[in-house]
Order: sequence, then structure tokens, then C-alpha cells
Amino acid sequence: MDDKQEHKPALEPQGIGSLFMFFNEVGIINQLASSLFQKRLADGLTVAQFSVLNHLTRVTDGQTPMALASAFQVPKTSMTHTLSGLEKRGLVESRPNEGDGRSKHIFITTAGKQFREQAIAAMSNDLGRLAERLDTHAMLDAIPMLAKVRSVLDEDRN
Amino acid sequence: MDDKQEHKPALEPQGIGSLFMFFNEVGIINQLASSLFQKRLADGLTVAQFSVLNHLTRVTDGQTPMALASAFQVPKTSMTHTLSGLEKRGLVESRPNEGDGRSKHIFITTAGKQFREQAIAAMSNDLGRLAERLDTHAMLDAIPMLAKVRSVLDEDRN
DNA sequence: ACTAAATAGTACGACATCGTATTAAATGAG
DNA sequence: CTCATTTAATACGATGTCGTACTATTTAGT
Repeated sequence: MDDKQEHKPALEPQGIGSLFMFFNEVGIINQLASSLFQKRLADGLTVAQFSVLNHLTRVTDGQTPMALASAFQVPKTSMTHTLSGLEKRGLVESRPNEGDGRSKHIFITTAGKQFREQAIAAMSNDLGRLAERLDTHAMLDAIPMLAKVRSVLDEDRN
Repeated sequence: MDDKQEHKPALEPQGIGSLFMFFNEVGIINQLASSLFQKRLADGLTVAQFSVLNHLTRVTDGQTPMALASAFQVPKTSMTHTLSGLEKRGLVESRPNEGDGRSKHIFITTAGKQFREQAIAAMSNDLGRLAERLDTHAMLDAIPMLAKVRSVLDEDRN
């Protein structure tokens, strides 16, 4: 009787260690990739700011700050800070949200599009150099699994 | 003649986009996992500090700060900061490095080991809950690929 | 319509990260 | 042995991130 746990043993020690290893690798990859990208961004732009420009171009333009915060899973206050830097440099512009006076819409500007393209050009050499040494096929195959992990983590936090 | 680039086209646009997507997912997973772990760490300890305790326990004790910085791929100044917090709380202790007066060795203390075990216990519920919804097998299978990406990024930065 | 609760965004403060410069010790060239 | 170079660690400052509190506006319940 008492050899059975309440719910379940959570996870055998080995599995816990392996999951730690997984998140550990993810953390280091993020660190290294971010600092690599950072070096290619002119004018002191951050990776977070570049990601927003990228999102506005590749996914949808005219999003609200809140929608952007949700898309990147960062606190809204972080997004406010990120956007303020972009707006100060004229890479995005905000327009009022008719129908909701609390909110606004963020649009990428012509300068923002140019900046993004120049940044991507600067990064393409790095990506090409890395692609020679990486198993890009395995990386792309892993994207659905990563997306799944992401969405489970997202739903889990309350 | 002039329709050929200097080295190579770096990467076709589609491949670039996919790599961005890969690093994007990695970034968000890291964000969500870190904030989840953070909540379970008592006394305001950071994930970085917990990772060091974990490393000293699971890999090697008595490392130098420089070796730890290399293991986690963070700047040595970040590691100095991380360690100072751990030492202030008595979770690690430093002893002089006989044979090299510039350096020192970092050892986990009994309190540090206890803290780590308590933190892992606090996290195991979360990990178990997540493991029910995740394809942990696919995640573990991906670890070698992640390690490869990590090591290529590491060797690449000069 | 009216008031309470929810929501978008911001202000502010705490702090973790990291780049640059500095100090101290070890290494190497001559 | 001496001096230049390299290396380990730290001090310091800048800044990105994020939690808490606040304001303004919308939504909902009665």
C-alpha cells in the first residue's frame, strides 16, 4: 500500500537529469546564437528589437504591443521597452487604435524594413558558414518538437 | 562571370528563414523554462546560480571560476557575479589555488548541496506534470543534435 | 446608466548580464 | 634575470529584463 506514491514518482531520476540536460543545451545555444547575432546588428540594436522587426515583416504588421508580447512570450513591460527603442530610432511607428483608446498599433517603417534587410544580409555570411558545419536537416526536423515543447510550457504557466 | 558570388550564396532564403525559426523557438523555450525554474528557487536564487550548484555536484567540484565560465559559455565577469552571490549565501566556498596565485577553486558546501536537493524536489512536480504532456523521448533524442549545434556555435565564435 | 472588474499600456525600481578597464600573477623571450 | 605578454579575477558602468504599482479605458453585471 504505502509503496505507492500519491500521484506518481514524477519522473525517474534519470529522466529528470536528461530534461535538465535538454534545457541546459537550449540555454547555451540561445546564449551563443544571441551574442553572434548581436555582433551583426548595427547601431546597438538588440536581438529582441530585431526579432520584432522580423515579426512585423514576416508575420503581421500593425500588431498591438500586447499581441507582440504574447507572440514572443515576454512580459508586456519588456515589450514596451523594446518598442520604445525602435520608435526612438524611427524603425517602427505607432498609430492610435480606433475602437480601443487604451491600445495602439505598431507598424514597421521604410527605415525599419531597410534596417532589417541590411541586418539579414550581414547575418547571412555567418549562417552560411555555420550551415556548412551543422546538420541543418536535423535542425529543421526538430522544429515541430521544439514548437511542441514551447506550446506546452506556454500553456502550463498560469 | 559577375553572376557568381565571392564564396557562395550563403544560404537560400528558405533555409535562412528556417534557421531563424529554429533559434527563435530555442529562445522562447529558454525564456519559459527559465522563468518556470525561477519560481521554484527559494531565497531569490537565479537559474544561473542553481546551474552552477548543479554543475559542481553532477560534473566536477573544485573548478576555477574561469573553468565554470567556459563550461556555461558566459563571460567571466558574469561568472564572478554569479559566484559572489552563491558565496555570500554560503552555498559555495572558495579556496586558494596553490600553484597559481591569480586563481582559486570553487567548492560546493553542505548547505549548497542541501539547497540544490530541495530545489530539485520543488521542481520535480513541475517536470513530472510537463512530462505527461511532452514527448520526452523525442526531446532526449534531440540532445545530441543540440550538443552539436552548441559546439559548432562555440568553436565558431572567435 | 452605474459601478466593479478586467485589460492595454506605462512608470519605476531592482537586478542580472556583459563590455571595458584594472590589478595581480604567471609565462616567455632575450 | 628582466621586461613584455598573457592570463585569472575583479571593479565599474551601461543597459536589457521583468515584477509591482498605477492610469486610462473598456466590458460586464445589476
